[in-house]
Amino acid sequence: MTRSSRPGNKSAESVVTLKFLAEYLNLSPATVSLVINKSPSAKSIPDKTKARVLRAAEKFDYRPNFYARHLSKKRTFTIGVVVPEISEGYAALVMSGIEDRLLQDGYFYFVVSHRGRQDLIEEYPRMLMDRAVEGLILVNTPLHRVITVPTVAVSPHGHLKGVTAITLDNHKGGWLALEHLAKLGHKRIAFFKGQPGSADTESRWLGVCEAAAKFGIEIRPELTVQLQGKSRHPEPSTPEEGFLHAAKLLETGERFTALLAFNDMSAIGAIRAFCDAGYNIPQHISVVGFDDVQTAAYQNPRLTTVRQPLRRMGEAAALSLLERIANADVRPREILVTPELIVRESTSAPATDEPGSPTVLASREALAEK
Amino acid sequence: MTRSSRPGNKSAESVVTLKFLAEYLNLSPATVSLVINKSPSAKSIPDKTKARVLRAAEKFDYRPNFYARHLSKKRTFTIGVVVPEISEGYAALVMSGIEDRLLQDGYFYFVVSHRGRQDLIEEYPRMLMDRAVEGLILVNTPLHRVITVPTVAVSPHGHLKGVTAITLDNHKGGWLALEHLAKLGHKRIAFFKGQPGSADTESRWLGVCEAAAKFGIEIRPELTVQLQGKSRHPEPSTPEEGFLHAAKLLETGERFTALLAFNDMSAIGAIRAFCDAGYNIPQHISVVGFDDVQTAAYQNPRLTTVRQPLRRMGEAAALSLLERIANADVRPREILVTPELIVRESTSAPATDEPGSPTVLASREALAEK
DNA sequence: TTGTTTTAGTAAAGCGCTTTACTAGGCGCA
DNA sequence: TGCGCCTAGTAAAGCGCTTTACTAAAACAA
Repeated sequence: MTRSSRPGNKSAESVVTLKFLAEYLNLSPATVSLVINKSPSAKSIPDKTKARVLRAAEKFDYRPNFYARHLSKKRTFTIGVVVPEISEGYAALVMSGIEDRLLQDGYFYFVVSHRGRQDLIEEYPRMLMDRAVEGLILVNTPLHRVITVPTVAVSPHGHLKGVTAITLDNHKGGWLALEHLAKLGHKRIAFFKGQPGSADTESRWLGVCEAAAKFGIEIRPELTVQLQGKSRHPEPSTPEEGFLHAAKLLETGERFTALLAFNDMSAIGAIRAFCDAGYNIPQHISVVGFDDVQTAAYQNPRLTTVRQPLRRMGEAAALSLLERIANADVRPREILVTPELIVRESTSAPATDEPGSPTVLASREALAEK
Repeated sequence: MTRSSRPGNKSAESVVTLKFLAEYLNLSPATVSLVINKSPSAKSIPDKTKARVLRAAEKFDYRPNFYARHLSKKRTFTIGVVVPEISEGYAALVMSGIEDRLLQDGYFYFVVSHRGRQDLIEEYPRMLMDRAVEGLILVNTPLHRVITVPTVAVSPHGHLKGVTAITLDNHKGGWLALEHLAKLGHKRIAFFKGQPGSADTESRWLGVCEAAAKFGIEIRPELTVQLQGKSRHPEPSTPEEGFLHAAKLLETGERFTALLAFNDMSAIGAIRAFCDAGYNIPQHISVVGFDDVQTAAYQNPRLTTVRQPLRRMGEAAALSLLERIANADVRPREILVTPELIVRESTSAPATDEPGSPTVLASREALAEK
């Protein structure tokens, strides 16, 4: 039924084994192994013999059985990557960075996506360790069990002993976004906060609050909405969510001239909702996102956002994981990555806030007027 | 240096082996193995003993060494996925579908991305097979060597003997897009074609051409641009590319009232370029994309496009690969997936084409006018 | 000539698990 | 009492490779 039960299968993998090669060459498997691995203890073997072995290996296209090798050597050159969701831009970009480094060093990786399910978040790392991964990279994943292999977390949720963290300076990111709006002259700003319980969210929000304090801007609860507030764990963020929340925000009738969104996806959804309601961006409402996803620069209007260098973060994760694998003494540490404000077209100074001016009064009238 | 050379490592994986367990239980490894695997030949072992074994396994958190197991059983429950580029929306969505099915069945997968480099396209499948993957899924990847494990190609480039193909009915997709524009009344249509040499491109283009013939629309070379024409193999498609080509198209001064783009990314870029040049979409130019990427519905204007059910295609790929692995007799086949036209806001009837009407005359004047 | 090194390898154990063929003891039955 | 059969396991080979300790022969030195 399975391949394994069809022995006549000449063409399949590793028909040609070390032993076969040895017999063909009239040498012992040991010798062949030593030569092929260029082992230092093969130094007593004359070059002529070495060449003979290598030629035979070539001829028969000998490929060592990876699994057998592991059994003796205890190395798998494999690591595990745990992400919330592959199809999401965030994880995909980080993975892309991870992959670069990993493949360069001869490592392969397994990917698992847990979609926020806590049971899978606990289960998958175990399964990966069963497969003898030499390390783990957790992307934006709230894992609280302790891991016994070197681990690196990208955007960690909380702190785990012994885990290297690659963290965006969210505090600064939040600050930058708010500063930008403040300097443009916005006073009444609406906010999309991230899901609670993640370090990202907390620290980004702190940055926003501190900047708000500094620039004398009030953070109004009625203008602050929590994304992904329902489930304890993050669904991938979608434009839909931003769309819905933005529409609700308009319905409350509260006035605001700008929206500071937790990420680009929700910003994109929000812009859609604002436009549908008849507002112009940025004339009526400025919107700033977070992440700088691939399409941000091609939105209409182009999205002002805080760039997160996700690919570089992935690379950094892979790099420091490999370091830790190669050298057990390397201490886990915190790597802080700096965000960058990218000003595009979705933000501008607010319309002057005088009676009769076109400052936004979001309300059913406004909607109806359209 | 490596983990393997630090034997005192109690907490690490598989300190507790079958043998250890057997000694602890005063049983032979054979017995323990039989019980743990619920092997049929364990039927002569009394339930009491079985329970004892299971309890001990539980107690010591025994986890069989996956690699050792493979060595006897010849199963790896691992497959390889080859994609052009992870960060791209296309591959990420397909992968997401693949993953669903695979993990459900206890399979893991390696991902490699070749970024269009032909050497890697040849190299990676070998490396994957060295790792004893039981099958391969090629996503949108031009591989021409014959593979010795069951293989499924999603959007295959050309036909490989023995490879199951998951193909979008591109012919129909092309037809749908053109038919839509034609029925709206467009006569002068610009086209972005995909990179040459891919079956996707050819057949989609054929669909376009046939529909054009049917509806009496002329396909003008001067309005037809080839995406990714430079390199023989696909770079991931970006909005940039569409932006550039659209800008060039405007510069030629050729008149057109609609653009049929090869994919959403290039459509998004093109819309950006048109807007920058002062045109309104769809009043001045209608644009239809292809793929229906996540943000398509949130573009401004919302993008009319032909939906490719990528996630489902990924699922189908995984499913039929698993079938072929489980049953060597399953013949490779062609699975045709149907595209769907999603009409949104980026298309409308063209402005009436009379003298003095606002029909687009793309030219330097038009650009200057802005 | 004898002893010492060097050369050119090899034998064999071991990695952790699976699996098949086998056995020792107990029991029923004629 | 003897035979076969069932029960409860076990022994041992094998998966393909690595590695260390060892050896036989040749080359060299004194």
